[in-house]
Amino acid sequence: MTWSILRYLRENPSVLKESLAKRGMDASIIDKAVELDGLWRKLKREVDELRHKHNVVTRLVSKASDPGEKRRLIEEARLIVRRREELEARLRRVEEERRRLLLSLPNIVHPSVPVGDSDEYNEPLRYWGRPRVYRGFLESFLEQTVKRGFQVSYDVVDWKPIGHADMLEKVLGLGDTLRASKVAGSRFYYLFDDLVWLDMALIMYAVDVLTAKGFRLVIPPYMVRYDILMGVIDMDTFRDAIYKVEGENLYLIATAEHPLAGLYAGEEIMEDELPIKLLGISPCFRREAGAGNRDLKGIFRVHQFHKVEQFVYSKPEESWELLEELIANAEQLFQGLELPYRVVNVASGELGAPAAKKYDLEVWMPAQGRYREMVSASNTTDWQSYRLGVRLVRRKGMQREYVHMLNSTAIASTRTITAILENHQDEDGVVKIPKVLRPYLEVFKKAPRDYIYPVSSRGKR
RNA sequence: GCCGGGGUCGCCUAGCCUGGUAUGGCGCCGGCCUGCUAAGCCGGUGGGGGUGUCCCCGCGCGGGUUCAAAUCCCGCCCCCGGCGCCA
Repeated sequence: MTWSILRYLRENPSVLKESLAKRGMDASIIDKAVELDGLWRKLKREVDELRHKHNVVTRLVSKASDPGEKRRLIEEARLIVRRREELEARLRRVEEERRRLLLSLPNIVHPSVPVGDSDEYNEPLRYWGRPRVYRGFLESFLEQTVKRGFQVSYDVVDWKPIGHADMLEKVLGLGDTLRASKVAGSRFYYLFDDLVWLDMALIMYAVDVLTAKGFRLVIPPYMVRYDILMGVIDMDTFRDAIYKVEGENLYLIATAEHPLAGLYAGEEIMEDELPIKLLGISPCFRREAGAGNRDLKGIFRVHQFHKVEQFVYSKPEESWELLEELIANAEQLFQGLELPYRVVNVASGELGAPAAKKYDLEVWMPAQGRYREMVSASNTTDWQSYRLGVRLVRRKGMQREYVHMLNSTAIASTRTITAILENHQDEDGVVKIPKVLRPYLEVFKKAPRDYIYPVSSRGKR
């Protein structure tokens, strides 16, 4: 039962070096890790030998009947302890350094991942839907489709679609980020009426479709401890994304992935119980500390939103197949919403440390003239399960291995709303609601059914 | 938040007062036996390191006392019960 990274470290470190190089990281830490691991093993052995010696003497103490002999043995044990403690102190230092280094290593990049240091190297895999392209964005659209070798049929429009931020606040009058910034700061929002119904309907839609496919519905804790978070994410993500609760060892989750990964932390799962497919529904809190001034307007990039998240615990031999399944599920949801999208295989330099491979589903945004991320599906293989101690037990011989963990967005509410506002608006600012959402709107007396109308035609405020 | 009880190798459990190599059962894995199944019998069943025979560590977590800690002391986490507070 070994962690894949530790196994490579001992048997074939060059694999790890190549992987780090693909991520654009310094591969020399692998040499350092190999050296530290070797030193750790040597020290551990020495300490173990001294401990053994001490155990032997100490056991003799209880058996010694002669008081003088007893005193002599106790004295000898004392001397051993003194020597042992020196070595142990050294071992502890090395161990801690080794541990930190091992935990800083990112997952091993899968061979199918395109190599590159920016999203320009993301490899489009397939396109779906018929994007509406404003004439002014035509060139950039062709750049993102035909130039990448895909013939995508599209409609050219001569009027410029209104960006989601203006749709929200000005055209529909159903969002208020100005007052939100007074109350909470930038990147917060108030949503009203029809957009709230839409938010809820989107969540219900994703929940309905995916539970029907066998996912188990979960409301997880919205705050988790440090150890759990460190098991799920890397330090960079921690710094940029995570809110801490003052005075407590608790952090607000940035996605349901965090508490769902922790669900079986430190536990063993019998192989015939796998795969375990969970569907988390939760608010998500993100500091967006590394985002700079990107997407400052509107609700594309915000500090809080609702999300339905697919999460799977899997046998190692099934995880790659399951990754395809997760992204296919997300595609089905976005096809239902009639949002034109593409799926990209994310470049090595853009993968987070936990992921061995990641697909993004990007929806065409008519007012921005580009495809933008709505869904992210990752296979973290045994990276998270090693850190969290989630293992599977093979029936045959009761052998233990690390499970593989996968996660994928189903629907993130605010982002999906931006896609709907931009794609389904007409020239008069009326927003058509996708038909698949209807069952989840009909249950409410005041919810819209087919359209969301501009504030001008509603004639209020 | 306070008082009391508790947390032991997947599950249950003995040991804790009175410090001296962690007890038994269930489940699971392997084997034997066997028309089949069941039962029965034997062995195994936490982690790390080394390696055919071994060693170390492990009793919620972290410290302390001691030659020696599941056992004694301190802090923390969690569970159960009672009280308080509150939706």
